[in-house]
Amino acid sequence: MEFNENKPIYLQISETISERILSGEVKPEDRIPSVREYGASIGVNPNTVMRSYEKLTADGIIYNKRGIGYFVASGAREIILEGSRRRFMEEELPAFIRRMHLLGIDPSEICKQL
Amino acid sequence: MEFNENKPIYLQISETISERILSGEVKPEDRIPSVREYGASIGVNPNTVMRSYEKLTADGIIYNKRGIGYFVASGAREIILEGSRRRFMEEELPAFIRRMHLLGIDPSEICKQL
Amino acid sequence: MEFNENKPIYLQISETISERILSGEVKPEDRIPSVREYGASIGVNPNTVMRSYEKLTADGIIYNKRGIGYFVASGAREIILEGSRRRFMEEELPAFIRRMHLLGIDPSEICKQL
Amino acid sequence: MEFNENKPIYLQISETISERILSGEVKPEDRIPSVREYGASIGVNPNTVMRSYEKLTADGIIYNKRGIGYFVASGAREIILEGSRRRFMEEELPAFIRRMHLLGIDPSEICKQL
DNA sequence: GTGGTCTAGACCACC
DNA sequence: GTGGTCTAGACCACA
Repeated sequence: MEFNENKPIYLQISETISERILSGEVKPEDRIPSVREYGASIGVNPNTVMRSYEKLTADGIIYNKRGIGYFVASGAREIILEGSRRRFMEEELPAFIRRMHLLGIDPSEICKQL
Repeated sequence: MEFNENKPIYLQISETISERILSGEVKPEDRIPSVREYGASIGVNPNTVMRSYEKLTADGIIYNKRGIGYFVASGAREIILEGSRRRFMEEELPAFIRRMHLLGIDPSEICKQL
Repeated sequence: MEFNENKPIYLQISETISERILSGEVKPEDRIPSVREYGASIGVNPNTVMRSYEKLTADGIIYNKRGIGYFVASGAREIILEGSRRRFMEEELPAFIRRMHLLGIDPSEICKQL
Repeated sequence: MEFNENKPIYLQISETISERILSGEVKPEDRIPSVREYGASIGVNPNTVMRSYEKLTADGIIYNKRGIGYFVASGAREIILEGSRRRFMEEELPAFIRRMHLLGIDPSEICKQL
């Protein structure tokens, strides 16, 4: 797995998992790999994976069954969608627009690509 | 001057300077303040300002006249614009589009706002 | 470790590392010592070592694995060789020749010693 | 006049003057320009030129007539030649050879160009 | 006055 | 443990 330089690996991992849930690749109540297994598969320290799982747990997206593993929460999709949409509309979109104008890029050019 | 917590101060400083050059507030061949002066004015250690200037120098946006100070390079605007545009089209835009689709947001909704 | 007075320590450190890579003493994908460790071993402040590593990174000779350390890039040798050769042929050699002529030194004398 | 980045300007100036004396362009007992005049002609601060003259004076290459100006010493050529030759044979040549070998450059290639 | 280098020591995020 | 950033303060060469 390849990581963006400017973002903590653990965040990139949790985002990847969120996206898999959104896309339906992973479904509610599915078990996700153990930190050790997942870490090995993507070449990352288990501690780092653990941190991702902790974040997802704190957000209510996955939950832990002690001694068994981590599972996707039943409301995971909704939580992810809601949080992401809000952030997208309130933060990412305005930043995107501001930047586009600053660089003098033609909006209609962008629209074609959307 | 206020700084974003999640970004190194020295980067924020160099970005501020780049933006001032883009906006025309500072022009090619203008001298920019000495590291000490600028540091004092924004309440930051001169070493930190130095780092900003080093980055801008590495990018070809400013240059140094020994014993005199730093000056805006003649091609500064072009360098900044080109670099920013490239990053926008190759990185920010694709990420934006991908995210929009993932969240199931209607492109035409976005287009209206651009 | 001993340092030349007229040259920044951090440059001497990065040159030393480059030479070790060239000589094969350190190989591609080898880890190099942490800034703290290396600093302690040569009696230099970690920040100074850090600066050397930053320069080598900028040159593409080493790269960083976050939280783990710095590693020699796979193409390190080629980068170093190419850069050094270019500088030699384009700068050092012409300066040498010019100086030789200026001082009225017989080229054939020099050739014998090469 | 253009200056090398890595060398103090005042040294580059004194070397230029030495070379002009060596080449015969300037002869013993010739007057050289005033610091102000020379500084203006090459776009450098008079203080910097002054420093060059001080160095040349210390080396016995030029001398000062108070209120009149600086003049090339009668033995200037000899002084320059002797010092330069010694440094060339003892320092520059060995460094050049060492570097050539380190880079794996063929001596015969160099010989052709001398 | 200018930048450039270096040290010492701190704090933090990340792995 | 790793690097990365920042501060404070020093010293120096250069213009």
